Amino acid sequence: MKESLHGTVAAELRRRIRSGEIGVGESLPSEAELCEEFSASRTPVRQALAVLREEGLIGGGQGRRSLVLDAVPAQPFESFLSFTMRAELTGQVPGQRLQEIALRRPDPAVAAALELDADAMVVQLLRLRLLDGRPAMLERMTYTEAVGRPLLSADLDAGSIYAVLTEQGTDLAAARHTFDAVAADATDAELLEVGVGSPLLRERRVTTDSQGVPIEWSDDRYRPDVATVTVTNTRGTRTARL
Amino acid sequence: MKESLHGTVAAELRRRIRSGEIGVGESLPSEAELCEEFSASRTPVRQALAVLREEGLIGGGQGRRSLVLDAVPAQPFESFLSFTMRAELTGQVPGQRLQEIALRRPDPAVAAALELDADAMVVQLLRLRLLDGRPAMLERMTYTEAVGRPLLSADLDAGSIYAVLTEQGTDLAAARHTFDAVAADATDAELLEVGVGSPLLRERRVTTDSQGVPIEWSDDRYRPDVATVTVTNTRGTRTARL
DNA sequence: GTCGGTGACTTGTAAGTACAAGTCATTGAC
DNA sequence: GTCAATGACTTGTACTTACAAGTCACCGAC
Repeated sequence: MKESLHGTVAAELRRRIRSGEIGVGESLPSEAELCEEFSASRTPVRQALAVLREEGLIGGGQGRRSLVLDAVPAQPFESFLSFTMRAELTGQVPGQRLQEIALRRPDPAVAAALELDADAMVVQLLRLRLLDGRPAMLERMTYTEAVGRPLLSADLDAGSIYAVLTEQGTDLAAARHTFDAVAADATDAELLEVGVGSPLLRERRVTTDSQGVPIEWSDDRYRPDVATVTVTNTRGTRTARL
Repeated sequence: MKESLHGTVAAELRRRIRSGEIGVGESLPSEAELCEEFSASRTPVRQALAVLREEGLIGGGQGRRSLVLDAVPAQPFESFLSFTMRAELTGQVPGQRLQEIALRRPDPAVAAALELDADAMVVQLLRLRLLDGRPAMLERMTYTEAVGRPLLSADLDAGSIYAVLTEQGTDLAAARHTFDAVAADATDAELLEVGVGSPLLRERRVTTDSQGVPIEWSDDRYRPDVATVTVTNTRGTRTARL
């Protein structure tokens, strides 16, 4: 699956950083040492370092060895459409387990977020997301009935929900994310394997189509030691570090 | 200012895309053509393309020419609002109370984030932010000594830190925000008036100048029942590769 | 001891070469 | 006419060499 040399180098360094083998504040081996260790030339080594730098794991500059800045890989915000893509970017193995899918009447808060009548039906999913086999995030998604119906008959443990939706022509154009922190409730605690009351990062999201009509409402809860959310905003222009 | 070859190539291509000279959906010249045009080898040309790809301007894949996906880079700086602006938007009265300002040696993780030596001095502030008189957020900010010194003599309960910094010519060009959740420690609990261990939304931020040199490091903790962070992203259909 | 310079080490940039792998239009067989 | 194979073109990956530029520790002059 991951055959490229720079991919393996990046994955291995990511593993060392995540495992604490190389701690925050410490410096990486020099490029020359990495070349020797992986029997590679500087090109793939530098490609790997460029990827880690883009992920915010390492920093540094000319003449200095690269420093470890953070141990938890950041999730680039632009790829909010796909948890799977984010995982592959950071070299982790994504997994998912659908806990529940239901057609029901939503509670009033959700109905309001989707701009629906109180008696409208919605499709709701409860899905656990895994990284390297460990629970990382719990999704509670709600779709309007028209949009969500096809999901009831799809094989959701295998494919992505977004693939099903885009396949049938649903366009997801804009999203509004709200972040806060909550204490894990009983369901969260059991599925994410944390204690009841332990802090979770919550992302609530309303996704709309290009006309601004709400399509999806989601309540995602992240284990903060496994996944974080990162937003980068830039006013200037970046320079390449390859 | 911009001396590197790949920087020149990237800037020129960015200009053509932004000006519409190469429209969205059209394809860029091949790498070979760009090499000839700029009298460069493939290395800097590919570095330039990698930067544009990272900015979301272009996409494509092996065997195909790069396609223009978008005319403007993602995430304008303005989409992130300051605490004060957010407060005014929601009609609440913002307040602040400086708890502490100090010149000290940072702990290693912070030093690494600011790319400083372990024995460098920094200016650290601990500031409580209020909404309608109630504790809402606790900021722990760290500045490099050169940048932060003027803060020691400024009246920080009245004016904004940002104002002091821009006044003295510090340019803040880009920021990287990472969100997760933490349990309140003793200090958090006392100042934010919550129980120890209750969940808080944490935003860690590194702000850099236009050269990419880190200026500010911040650890902000929000009471989730009083303040949340919202991000809107309106990116079109970007189903392309990374 | 302090200061400043030297030199080894490290990363940044860029040239060139080679081959692998994917795309696409043309071509030729059926 | 349709379909599959071919081959030109293009990007992906990787190795090599070379030099520029920044960092840092050591060492000698003072």
